[in-house]
Amino acid sequence: MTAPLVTILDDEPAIRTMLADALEDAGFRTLSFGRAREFEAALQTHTPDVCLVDLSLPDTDGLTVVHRLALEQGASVIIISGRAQVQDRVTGLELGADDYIIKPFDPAEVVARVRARLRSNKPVTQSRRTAKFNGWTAQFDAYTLIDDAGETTPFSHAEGEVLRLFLDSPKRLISRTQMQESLGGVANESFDRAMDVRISRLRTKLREDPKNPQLIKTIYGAGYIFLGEVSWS
Amino acid sequence: MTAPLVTILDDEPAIRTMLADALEDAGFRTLSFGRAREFEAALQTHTPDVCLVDLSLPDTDGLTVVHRLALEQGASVIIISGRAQVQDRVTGLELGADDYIIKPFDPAEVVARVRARLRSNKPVTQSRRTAKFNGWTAQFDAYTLIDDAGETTPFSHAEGEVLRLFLDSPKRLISRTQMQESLGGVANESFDRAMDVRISRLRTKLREDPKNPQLIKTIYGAGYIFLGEVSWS
DNA sequence: TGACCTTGTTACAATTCGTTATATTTTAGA
DNA sequence: TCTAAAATATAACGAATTGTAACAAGGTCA
Repeated sequence: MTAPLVTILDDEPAIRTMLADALEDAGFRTLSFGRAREFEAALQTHTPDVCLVDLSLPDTDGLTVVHRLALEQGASVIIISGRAQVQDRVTGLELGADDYIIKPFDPAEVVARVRARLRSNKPVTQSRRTAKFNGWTAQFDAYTLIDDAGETTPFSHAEGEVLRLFLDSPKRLISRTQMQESLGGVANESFDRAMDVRISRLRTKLREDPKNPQLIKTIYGAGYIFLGEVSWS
Repeated sequence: MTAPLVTILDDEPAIRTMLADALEDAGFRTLSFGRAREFEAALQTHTPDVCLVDLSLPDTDGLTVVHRLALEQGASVIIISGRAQVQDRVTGLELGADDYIIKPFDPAEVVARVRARLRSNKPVTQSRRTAKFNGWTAQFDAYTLIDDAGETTPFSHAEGEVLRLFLDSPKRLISRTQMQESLGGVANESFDRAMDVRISRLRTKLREDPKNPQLIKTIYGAGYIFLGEVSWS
């Protein structure tokens, strides 16, 4: 059994070596990158168990990297950032990060938090581009739904956001506030209607019976729940 | 209902209510405890998805609680502590905690971190989602009652709250004040009527004979008692 | 430019569930 | 046992929540 692989994405060489040393002392394999571009290229050939990502990068916004990682790779992501505001942490976590460490940090704590991520035995680096559920296949790359007969229906970006939210937490109540935050909506009352409309459109594409939806159920006053046996691939 | 259950273990009432309010606003169910003893007793009947644990407790060392939780329950554990030393954090995490938040904290960040734990989808004991009793099956995921002939009846969120309360404590008197607290009702007089109505509607769905209810019995002046052989799965 | 697509907004329909009103049951006390 | 008051049950109503059709604003692409 090989040691778990931890990637480090940070533009400061000093931090990279500090982290790499600490992690390797703890028995992990590491790969370090200074630019998002290099890092994403490496993902083609490596499947890390945990990814450490600094938010301030020369070539890209770190949050974009985090979002894509969490969305498409399903890898454990730990943000390392100098931005200490609560709001920064909340948005980082909402975007899919599993943890958020503030600079300056102690390498020992980073190691402990990496171990915590590994313990939580999240299904390792499982791609999140295609999901199957109840006779349907959702291809997020192609923005396409395929039914069991092979017939395809395109879905839009907005619909895909909702669908992914549901597929990420099947059989769990998703409150409207949670949905609002995940969809980046402002706490505007009329956004409530927008959410309804997105869901209504998604339901139509999933051919739900409006009187008796089988997949997306409304819980009056509480939120929505997606009932479906989901498997990602 | 199927909202994830978050437990709060902290000796300061102010912190308990602050956390409970924020989490309930976010759509979670919560249970709060001031002492480890009460908390561990509750684990006999509840299976939380995430446990928030303060380390400074009157009756036990919080770390012991954390350790036992992580080992035996497999639930996600988030430590909340005033001890800010790196060494404290490292030992907390090494003992099995999934996250470590330092006081004072912002409730929004706690909510975000709770969500992060849920996303990582530890194969949480997905128990207490279906209960069988006297020929009925209650599926809390799907908000559906199924009779022995396989016929389904949907129940609402409000009805489900009452039903879960009964199924959690069968054959035990449940006082109206107790019910009121569990249902998050204000100590408003008219909420008494609302409770009656919820129960009345639930009785209808369970096809109770109004003159002679078999499952939900009214104890005049005291409360209700649910008679039924309940088994959860 | 113009046809087409996406998505939020508006307006109104449908549903839920607490509230009110009224009926029924239970208990205390004569 | 009988009666009145208190407690509970339920029918009916309405405010709040959610669903969706229709429209409008903006974007894209030939």
